[in-house]
Amino acid sequence: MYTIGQVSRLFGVPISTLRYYDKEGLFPGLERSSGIRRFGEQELEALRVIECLKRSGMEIKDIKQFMLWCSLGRETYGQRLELFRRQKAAVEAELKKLERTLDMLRFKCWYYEQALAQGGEEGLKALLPDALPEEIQGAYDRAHAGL
Amino acid sequence: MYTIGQVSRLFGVPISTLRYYDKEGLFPGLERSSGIRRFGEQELEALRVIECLKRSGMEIKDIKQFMLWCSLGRETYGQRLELFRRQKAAVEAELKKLERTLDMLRFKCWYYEQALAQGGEEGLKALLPDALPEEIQGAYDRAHAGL
DNA sequence: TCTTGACCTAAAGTCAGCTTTAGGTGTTAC
DNA sequence: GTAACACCTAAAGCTGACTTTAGGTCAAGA
Repeated sequence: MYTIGQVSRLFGVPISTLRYYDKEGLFPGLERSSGIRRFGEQELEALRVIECLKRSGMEIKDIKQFMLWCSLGRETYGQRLELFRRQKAAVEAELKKLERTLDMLRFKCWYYEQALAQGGEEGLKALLPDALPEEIQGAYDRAHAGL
Repeated sequence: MYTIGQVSRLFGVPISTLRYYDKEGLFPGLERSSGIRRFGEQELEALRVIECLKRSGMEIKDIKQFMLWCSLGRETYGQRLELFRRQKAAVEAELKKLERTLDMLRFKCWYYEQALAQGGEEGLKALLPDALPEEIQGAYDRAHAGL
């Protein structure tokens, strides 16, 4: 069993945030002894899931719904599975968008390296949109696809 | 040249957002004819870069700084390159975190598929933390690494 | 002429997710 | 016995990124 301060250090999450999560109902079965919160293995796994679902773009109130399902037992396995499948698809989509973002950043890095080396952008602008060197044309194309 | 409404439809960005960006100084050289904004190729590329930098986690005020550098000419190539390199590193780090998030989601999907199939979690909990089937143990380990 | 639609401004409002503040309890260390 | 910690609560405050509101201009079509 851990105190709020120990969990805070363990996960690198501020104490105020843990109290906020608790107030929002994210630790439905959290025990207390004489007013003090006692975090067990269940709450640690809940916190891992909270961080995961937050990173996947889910809002606190929807995470609360999930935690509620968890405390309702086997009746809710179906809903929980559906939720994780939805978030999995969301993260896969986000990964694709981030890959295109990275393509743009790769292109811009290359562009300013060239601009610095050549002392200007003129020669570079003449290569747009489709006479770029092979190694960077792909990144440019993917970053500019559809607009 | 495009009006604000055309750009809005083209990029799928609300008109109010485009005006907000303009007010925040994200289109430093934006022209107007009798009060009406005229978006040219430069502003379209600026908007692509805005979406890219936003997705990479940058704040509006820092994007404004970048746009300012762009309007200052070749003196600022170095700063611009540095900025893109920094954001590239940030996105690469974010991609790694998202991969771990995805590992957690993969594990949870598998877990609830099993729970549904078996009618309960008991048999499953006995496999934690290191007796899981090969195909899912890796995802579990990566998702739970370091806590 | 009048009304519809696309544009404009300044200022106030909204929302999520915390964080801070102000005040209080209970236990250990000197 | 008093000071330093680690915990507690309720409520107010903050931040960033928009969005909405309220009111106005201008041009084209019926």
